[in-house]
Amino acid sequence: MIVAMSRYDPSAFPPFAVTVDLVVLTVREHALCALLVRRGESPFQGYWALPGGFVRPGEGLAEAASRELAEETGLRAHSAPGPGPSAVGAHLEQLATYGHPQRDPRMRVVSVAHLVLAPDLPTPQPGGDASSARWAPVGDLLGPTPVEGVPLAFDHGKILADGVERARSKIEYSSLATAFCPPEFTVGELRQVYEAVWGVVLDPRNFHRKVTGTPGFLLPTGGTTTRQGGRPAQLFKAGGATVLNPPMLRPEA
Amino acid sequence: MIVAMSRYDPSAFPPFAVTVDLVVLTVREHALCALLVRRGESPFQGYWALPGGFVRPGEGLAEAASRELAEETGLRAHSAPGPGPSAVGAHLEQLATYGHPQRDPRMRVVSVAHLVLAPDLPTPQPGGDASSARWAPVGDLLGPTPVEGVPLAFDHGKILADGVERARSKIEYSSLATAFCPPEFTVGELRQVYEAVWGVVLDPRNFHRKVTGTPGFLLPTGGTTTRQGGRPAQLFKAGGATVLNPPMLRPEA
DNA sequence: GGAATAGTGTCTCTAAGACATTATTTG
DNA sequence: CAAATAATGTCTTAGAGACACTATTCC
Repeated sequence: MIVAMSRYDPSAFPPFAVTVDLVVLTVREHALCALLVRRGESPFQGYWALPGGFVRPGEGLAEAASRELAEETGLRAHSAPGPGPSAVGAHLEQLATYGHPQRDPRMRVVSVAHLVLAPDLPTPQPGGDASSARWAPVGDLLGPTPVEGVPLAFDHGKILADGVERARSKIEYSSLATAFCPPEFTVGELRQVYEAVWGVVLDPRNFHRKVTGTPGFLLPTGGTTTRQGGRPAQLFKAGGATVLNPPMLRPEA
Repeated sequence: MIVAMSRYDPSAFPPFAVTVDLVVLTVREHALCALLVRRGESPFQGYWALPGGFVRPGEGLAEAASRELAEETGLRAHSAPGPGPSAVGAHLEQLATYGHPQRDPRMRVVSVAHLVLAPDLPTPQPGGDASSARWAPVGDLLGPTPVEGVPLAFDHGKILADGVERARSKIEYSSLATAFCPPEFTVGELRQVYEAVWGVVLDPRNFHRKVTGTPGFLLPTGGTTTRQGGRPAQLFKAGGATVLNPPMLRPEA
């Protein structure tokens, strides 16, 4: 009867497992790349998948995502309302939750996906339970033949696509593109981030005017670098602004 | 040992319950309002809460949200990639997932919150397991003394705040404001929606130019109405466009 | 007629797009 | 020297904000 099946009756709830999956994005060699791990077990044994794992009993969702990220990459992430970018910091935010009844062939698993934006890392050092890990350009992964013709495990292709779309739209109206950059960076390096994430070419002069003219977006550190070649460029760090108004405009088509 | 505690070992997952909670918003009497139900059971007995309930074993997340919405309001919602606005339709989308370990005092409950935008309904007809229901202006709910000085149950105050913020930002760059309107509406009625959701006053002439000048936003039906008084106004229905480019600009401060 | 709302038009100014030009490095 | 990138500047134009004005109803 209905009354006995009360909303939070501990004996009445059906068996669910809750996991976190991570869409970890970075920009390397002018391309937006996602972190993948190879599955060592069934189902989808040998397939590439997003990193992730169980949420532990006493653990929050963002906490579980941070822990998995640290286990698989060594990155220390901070959620949106946290301190400013630090040395090895990355941005972490909740993406969406995926709970189709048959998304895992073995049992009912609800996965809370998270999005991580990280600066370029030396090389994937797979720790934890992944037998191997790699960075893969998302341009390949979102096409018809993800990795050597094999799709990602579970519904991870869809999760990845959602994460990439979130990143592409968020750098329009927020300062999150700086999360892809090292602690100090040049305007040209920031422009290359936008070009890689959006897959477009931007006018360097209009871009420079826009980002340096938006209050709080960039803070000059005083230093300069010639690591991009040519005339020395000013170094900046991320400013306090988190929202860009007016936004960066993504070119059509 | 690690290998035995494999990622999807059915015997290893900790006990989680998964629920959906609904932030149902509408505009009535020039104010943005949220649907609340009064809890008939412990914990938070007698408190106002968001409608919601358990996800059933064979049911998807959006499916569970739709079912709960129908049970509590009689509304038939369609998710984002669905058919166009219908007679008693409402917009439904996933909002975010809340899983703090102590958010429910009795057990570990992960709630996948959904956002519903609905046209003004005659009156709340509480069906299902809610002992009573009401529309409450969100201006009151987001302040320091939500309902007669009593906060909402669980973390529903935070969920509501996130839902309202999502609605406020989404009507900037999408055509979703039409989800608050009846099937046919005037430009003035649409403007009142924006004014209620944002809590601002907009210039009727600039607003008219903007919405009628955005291709695909509004489709004239040919009819007119004088239900707002004054000169007869053209009636429109929602057009095919879902994204507004350039967006509606929310006034500062 | 007066009051209300609908709809059109005009002016100004911000800011984006499309360029040119100069500055400063490395090879 | 040439080549590369950085940084600043100019012109044009789309579009938002701030208004005035006319149109059509109800009372």
